[in-house]
Amino acid sequence: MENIITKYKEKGLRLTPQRIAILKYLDGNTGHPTADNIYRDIKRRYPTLSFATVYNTLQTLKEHGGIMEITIDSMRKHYDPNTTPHHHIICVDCNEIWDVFEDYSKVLRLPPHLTREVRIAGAHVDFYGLCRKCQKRKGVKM
Amino acid sequence: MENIITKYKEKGLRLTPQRIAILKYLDGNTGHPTADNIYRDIKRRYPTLSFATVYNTLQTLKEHGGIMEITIDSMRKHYDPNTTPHHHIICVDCNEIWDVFEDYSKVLRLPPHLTREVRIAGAHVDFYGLCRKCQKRKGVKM
DNA sequence: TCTAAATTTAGAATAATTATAATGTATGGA
DNA sequence: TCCATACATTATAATTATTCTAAATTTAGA
Repeated sequence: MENIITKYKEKGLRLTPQRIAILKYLDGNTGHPTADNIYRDIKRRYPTLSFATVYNTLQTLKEHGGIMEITIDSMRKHYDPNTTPHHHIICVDCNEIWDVFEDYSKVLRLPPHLTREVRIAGAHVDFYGLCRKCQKRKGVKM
Repeated sequence: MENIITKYKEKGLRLTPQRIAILKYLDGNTGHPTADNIYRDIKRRYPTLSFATVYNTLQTLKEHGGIMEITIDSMRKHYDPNTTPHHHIICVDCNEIWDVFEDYSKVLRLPPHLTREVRIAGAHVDFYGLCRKCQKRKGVKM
């Protein structure tokens, strides 16, 4: 968090109250919020906050390595302030997302013809399944 | 392809010219088309085709295991008629998608606390990087 | 051929996100 | 401390992908 603010200043980005509020909201947030989640929460304290600011800030944060954009949910983007490489699990029913801090980098090998085609920068694994709550709610035998 | 049509009939689904055209478009298609790709192509022969029909058909196909929905591209959904489990590479610049037919199921292990939280149904690996064309276009040293 | 139920269609509606242009403000230097 | 200005924020409109609706059409089986 502190280092994100420091980074912000270093890059000549301005620290506005809205940005600070968004940074604080994201700091240590493991809930994988959407732009809408962030907007709604901060709007309470900054009633003039607009979506454009939320999206702008997320964009800048993304560009400066402050957050990860998660595409596991096809409905909307989620954001993760934890930028150490990790993976995710999504519940196909309620769309809740969990973090997976396992290092698969050694085992995710690609055949040569593909590494020739694309210079691979990284990989992330999307696990999907039904969470406990949804199993219960749907009456799945456990 | 043939078996999809057979499946369709078995499930009491009707074979309309539009559906057949969409099935044929998808059959063996390794280009990971979007709904828009499909719509534009088939519209030429069926000028009254509507997006609703494309989305409806994709939905039914998905439900009956005829296609996979790919979420690797945060901009739009892509569809893959190859439903054998496999993975993808996306070029972060041009968004072209390649198939990865490697079996990682044995190596993608999860810690126990997560398998208790979610009953895992599967996993999908998204590789990302810069493809050869885009490296060249952007003047990346190779 | 007839009919019921499924499907298609045009068009409107929704939701997420981005663009625009005017207004406001953080920040470094006088 | 004050100012200028470049950067940010805002309201609003626009865009894009997708879904919904209700009416018209078509399929497939009797």
